Amino acid sequence: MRVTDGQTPKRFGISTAISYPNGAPHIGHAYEVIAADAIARFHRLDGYDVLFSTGTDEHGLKIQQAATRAGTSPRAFVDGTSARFQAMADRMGCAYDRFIRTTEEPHYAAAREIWRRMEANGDIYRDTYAGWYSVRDEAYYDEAETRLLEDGSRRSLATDTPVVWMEEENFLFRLSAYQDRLLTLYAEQPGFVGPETRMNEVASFVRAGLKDLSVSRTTFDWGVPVPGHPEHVMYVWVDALTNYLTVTGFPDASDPKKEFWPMDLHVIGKDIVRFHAVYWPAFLMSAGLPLPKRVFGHGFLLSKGEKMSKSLGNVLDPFELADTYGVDPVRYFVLREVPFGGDGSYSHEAIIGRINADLANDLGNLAQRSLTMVAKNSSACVPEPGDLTDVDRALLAQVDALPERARALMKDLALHTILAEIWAAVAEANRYFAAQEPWRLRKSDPARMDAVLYTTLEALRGIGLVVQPFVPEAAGKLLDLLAVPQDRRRFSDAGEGGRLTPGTALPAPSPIFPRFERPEAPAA
RNA sequence: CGCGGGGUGGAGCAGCCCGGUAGCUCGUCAGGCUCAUAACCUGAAGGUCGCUGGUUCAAAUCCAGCCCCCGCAACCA
Repeated sequence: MRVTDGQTPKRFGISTAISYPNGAPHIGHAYEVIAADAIARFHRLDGYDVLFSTGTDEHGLKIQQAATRAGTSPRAFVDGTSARFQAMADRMGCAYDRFIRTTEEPHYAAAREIWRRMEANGDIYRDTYAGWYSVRDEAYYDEAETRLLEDGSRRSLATDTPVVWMEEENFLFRLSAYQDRLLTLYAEQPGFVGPETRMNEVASFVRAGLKDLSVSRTTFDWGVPVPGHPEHVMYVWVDALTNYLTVTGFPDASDPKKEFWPMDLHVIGKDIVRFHAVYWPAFLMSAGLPLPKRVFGHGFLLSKGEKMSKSLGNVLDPFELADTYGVDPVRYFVLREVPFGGDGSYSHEAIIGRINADLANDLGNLAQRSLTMVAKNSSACVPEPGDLTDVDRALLAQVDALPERARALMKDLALHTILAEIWAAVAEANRYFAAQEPWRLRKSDPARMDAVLYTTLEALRGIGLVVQPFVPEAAGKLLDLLAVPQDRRRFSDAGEGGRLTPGTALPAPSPIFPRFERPEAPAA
């Protein structure tokens, strides 16, 4: 968190990893961009100037091969597949500021520049690299990592792909020189990698010793050419990681977005933590650039406890999920059901349970029952609160405290806990409503009924404000129903400062979260 | 001996660091209410806290050993 001096706005830079568009986007890609979007929206509502980037990593042999199979050029191929990823982010309601493609010219410029800086620092040298190379994996293996077949050929033990002995003149990065500096980084900034378990893995990997890294390839040409050596293209991770600099305008010192470097957070999958927590800081140190504040590896979404894979046929299409359940319910489900940082399980039954119990029954119905009473009994206007009782004030106190509570939890990226806290307030509001029995007060004490309804509407306003990052569309609808003006929807409007004005006309209530009735699961 | 995480009522989790009546959400059962999206509120049932042994007045919690699951090491978000 940056301290403001009244002049400089608070800034927050956040990215997802960029996706490799050699196939169709699946629910995992959607999960990551949804989570990052919720974090980005949260900071915008909390008064930060936000840069939120996502995009596609479009180079490499696999794309080249996929393009060839499709009978087209790599460029034309990625133009098509990258658009699908962007459409997916849009479909998921994600308000990114920049969709970066590594095939853009500005990115080439950034990649060339970081290369030059690493080279100028003496960290890139030429050497002959020899080993068992798997074309399919784009990786070298030690002999111990391969096995000899009866026909004399070899395969990688890890991936069971054919390997051939290859001697290649390559550029290497002096990663070994950064071992101590990386360990110092981890020790001094324990929050650099999250969650903690990932930090342990990374630190233990680095402690075991780092070897220099081959950072160029001559075996294919679909990539960023190495400056001065066009027969080499840059290793995928030098190219891909640099996207985070590209989106901040690097190396253009006059770009206003440069203020967003270093970024505050890279949201990535747990499978690529090493590249972001070891290689990336090493590259940046070498290039003399500041490091991102935090790298967070989220878990995977499992399908009924099983890993999703094409061979199992249980891969979920995010477009279908959105069509079936709605965007906000899908967003709510993945953020609430899965502890952020851990793995989670998806199933049709589980998402329906969440939609109906939390969204429709608890929050949706609370809005419906209270707004309907207001429409029928308070001339469709925000009622007069009159004198609030201790019970009323207790409910409002819990709701008013939500932004602050959420802010504290957001520091640990505990998205699921934030939602649990919000829904604890929803449950409290339902208990309050049932205990106060405004439907009885209608006859016995109309003024008290108005106070109860006002308090309930205020609770809904507070909940609506803080739930915006997670279910933006439905939250917007709820705030519309409460006639909260567009410019009074930031977290700073929570509590006393932004109370509803009695007498304000309210629109006719309509359900925010309909129940999900159809029992059939969408086709996988 | 590679490193790390985990095994708690039907399901998913918290509690474990700082021992002392085992908690939450969902589900199940019963009751209440009737403003509301057959929703909401209240109550109940259900657990030898992976196994074995140790320390202690007392162990889910500390220690030792063992069993099982998962992650990283190996570019699927």
